[in-house]
This record gives sequence, C-alpha cells and structure tokens, in this order.
Amino acid sequence: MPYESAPRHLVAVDCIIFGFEDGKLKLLIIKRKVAPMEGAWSMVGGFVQEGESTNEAATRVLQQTTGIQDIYMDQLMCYGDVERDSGARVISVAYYALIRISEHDRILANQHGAHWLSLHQIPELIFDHTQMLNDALARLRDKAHFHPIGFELLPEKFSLPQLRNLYEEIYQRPLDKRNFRKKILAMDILEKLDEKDKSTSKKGAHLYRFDKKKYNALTQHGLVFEI
Amino acid sequence: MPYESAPRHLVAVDCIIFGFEDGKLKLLIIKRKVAPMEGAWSMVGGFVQEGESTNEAATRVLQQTTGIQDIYMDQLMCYGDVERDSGARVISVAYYALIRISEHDRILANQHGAHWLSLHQIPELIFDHTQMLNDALARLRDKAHFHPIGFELLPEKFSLPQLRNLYEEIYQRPLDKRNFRKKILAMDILEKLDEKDKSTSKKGAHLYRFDKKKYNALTQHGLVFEI
DNA sequence: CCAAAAGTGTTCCTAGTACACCCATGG
DNA sequence: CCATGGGTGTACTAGGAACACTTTTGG
Repeated sequence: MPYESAPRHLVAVDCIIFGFEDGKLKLLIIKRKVAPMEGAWSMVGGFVQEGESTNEAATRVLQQTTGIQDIYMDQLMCYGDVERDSGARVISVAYYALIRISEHDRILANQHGAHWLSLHQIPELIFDHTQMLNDALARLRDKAHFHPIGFELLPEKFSLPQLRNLYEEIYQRPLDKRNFRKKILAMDILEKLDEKDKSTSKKGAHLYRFDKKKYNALTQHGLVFEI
Repeated sequence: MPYESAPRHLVAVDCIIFGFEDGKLKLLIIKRKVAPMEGAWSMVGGFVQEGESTNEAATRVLQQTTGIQDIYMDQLMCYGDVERDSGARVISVAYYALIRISEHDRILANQHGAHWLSLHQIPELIFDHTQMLNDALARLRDKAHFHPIGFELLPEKFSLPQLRNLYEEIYQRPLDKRNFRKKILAMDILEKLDEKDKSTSKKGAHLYRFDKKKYNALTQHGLVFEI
C-alpha cells in the first residue's frame, strides 16, 4: 500500500446540531445553496481542508454558521458509501453538537439560511442526512444516560422542571417528577441558587446550576452519573 | 463549498481485530512492510479505493489478511488529525472485528506477517494505533454489555465456563459463577447440547449453542440482552 | 481415592417504580 | 379565592450481589 499510488477522496464534515427551546428538542438545519439538490434541507457541513483535522473542520463549520465556539461536540461516525452524495463521491465524517440556543447568534444563523426546527417538524433531508439524524439521536440518548451532557443544552441557570422536561424530550417518555428530583439531587452535583424562575408558574421554580468542578471531583471518587 | 475546488485526501481503513484463545482476549497485528516505520507493529489496514465504500474497504482488508469473510465488524470512528500518520496526511476510518480464531486461516495470516497477541503483550504500535486499541476495547465492553456479540469470539459450541471466562476478559473483572449462569440461562437464548467438553476438567462441561433465531424472536417481544 | 473443575439455591440489600397531596402566588 | 405549576415522602418489588457445598471422573 504505497502512499503515492493510493486514490484521493473528497472528505466532508456534517454537523448534527441540537438545541433545546420552548420545551422542545430542536435541530439546526440549512437550505442548501449549491447544486445538486440546491434548496433542499441539509445538515450544516463543509469540506475538510488541507492541514485541517476533521475535528477542526467541524468546529470551523459550526462557528461559521452559528458564531458559537466552545460548545460540546463529539464525533458520531463516518459515512463512507460510494453513492451517498449524488454530486460526487464524498466521504463524510459526522459530528453532533449541543448548543444553548439562547446564547447563539441567530442573526448569523439566518444569514446562512439556517433554521431551528423541532424534531417532529423536520422535513426530508438530502442524501443520508436523515440516517445521520437518527444515529445522532440514538447516540445522544445513550450518552445523556450516563454523562452530564444535558446541561450543555440548558442555560447556565435552570429549574428542575426544565431539566426533567429536557430528559423527557431526549428519551421520548415521561419521567416521574419525584423520582427524577430524588435521583438528580442525590448525586449532589447541582448548586441551588437563591433565584426563582417565575416564567412558567406563579409559585416559581428554584434555579440550579451544574457544578462541574464538584462533578469532576465526585467522579474521581467513584460517582457514576446516571439519569 | 463547490465540489471542484475542494482538496482531496488519502483515506485509509484500519481494523482492530479481536480474537479469543486459551482463555485470553487477543489482537491480530502485523509488522508493517512499508516506510515509514517499516517493521513496526500496526493494525491491519489499507487505502480506500475509488468506487469502494469504507465498509467494503475494511471487509476487503480483513479478508486479504485473514482469509475470513462473514464476520462481525463494526465501525469504531474516524481518526482525522493532520499529523497522525508520519508518512502523509491520511484520514483513517477504524473498524473493530470479532473473529473465531479457530476458524481463521493462520497460514494466510502468517504470510502477511500477522500475529495474534494477548492484550497484555501488545508492543508499542505506530501512529495513533494504541489510541485506536483503547477506544476499541472501550467500545467492545459497551457493546458486549447489551448485545450478544461475545458469541462471535467463541466456537459455535461452547461451555458456560468458557463464556464466563470470555466476559471476564472483556470486562477485566471476575464474575460470580452462579449469578452468571442464572442470568444467561434466564434469557433462554442458549441451546443445551448433549455433548460435553472434557478438555478442561474430568467431569466435563456441557456445551451450548447460541440460538440466534430464538434471540431475534425474543427481542421482538421485549427481551433486552444484558450480561 | 483424590484433585480439579462443574454445577447448584438462598438470603440480603439496593435501587427502581408507583403513587397523592399540600404549597405558594399572581391575577 | 382559585387555578396553576412546584415541591415533597412512603411502600412495594425486582434484580443484583454475596456466598459454600456437592458432583463427577480421569489418573
């Protein structure tokens, strides 16, 4: 397998971008601006450049369309079928990202023709992007079960009803209010604030903050996150 | 992002090949035959050809070095750092495979300079292949926990002590004999044979066979494999 | 007859699940 | 004062974990 004689390929990255707003899981997708399939709905993506790692490419693509940096992003997998892209043979490395919608640059996203859509409103997507979405959802569920990544989708300060609502969306099933509280508070990784969120009830719900340092410390001592 | 102006890359596949023999998890690795790092230990790999999917490339590479087809193989992930291969910028898609060592073509493997080594005997590997191995082991553990893939590493007929030994290797911890039996037999997915394996004891251990059809049927009715 | 591995049940405890009422407050 | 969502405790059950002795048989 000499390097010189091996064929070269177009390599792209595609980002499955999740957000959480109005109690719903949402996905950031764009109207494609190039042929083929111009105008069709698609994940945000782009080609991997020379001297650029695939991780860097994904970060760049995300930054260019959302204006956001420093967010949670993880590789999903590589999609390598020959015919997957009808324009050319393109190998795509998919990443999924979790974004706090409130903190991201909506104006920049709109300039790129990007839109946040609820999961049940997702139209047909190009190529194998629907497959990517399903794979990403499955991965998100698995990952969220044992890792505290849900907080990446919420504002820094959040209430327990909000958090529970998020997990109900991720798992697509109702969670018992009392059991959920018991479980999450028992881990002792949330900091209770003196503020209340009165936007959804008259009584108001206490706000909490995820204490990452505490979580890391407890993890060293055997804590296993599970929700 | 026009297709024409995008750069092209060398894309390789690397296979992390697991086997189980003499009660130990083993890895099939080769002595590299091309520069750079000629003679160093490496996973089996090769370049993705035109008109060949990455899955097909992995299958081909595996077949060429082991002579085996129709084995369990799954994508691990894509490794895309710019400097990961010191010979050129190569993007690698890693796969992990599970092989019944007894059924594979040792002669063919030897011709390719391939060797089965126990996990604790693995020498230094080139590039990021040690990272790949660690990632593959983590994935194997996760996957084996909830999917009946362990059987891919055993002969068609196996004893329960053998099976338990395999899981002890995968999880790197001892498993209680009685609890293990209870759990695996309760799933009712093993067919008990009239043969015994007398190679490891005078009393002999009953042989079993994984009943895949039964497993699939039970899965439809809500069975969740877990061990 | 004995060494060596195979095979077998029971108890305890933890963690998940199900479930209903009071509280605080803005309008 | 009442409608609305927030917050709280207990009882039951199932499943995981710990644990020791008997059986078989080749040498």
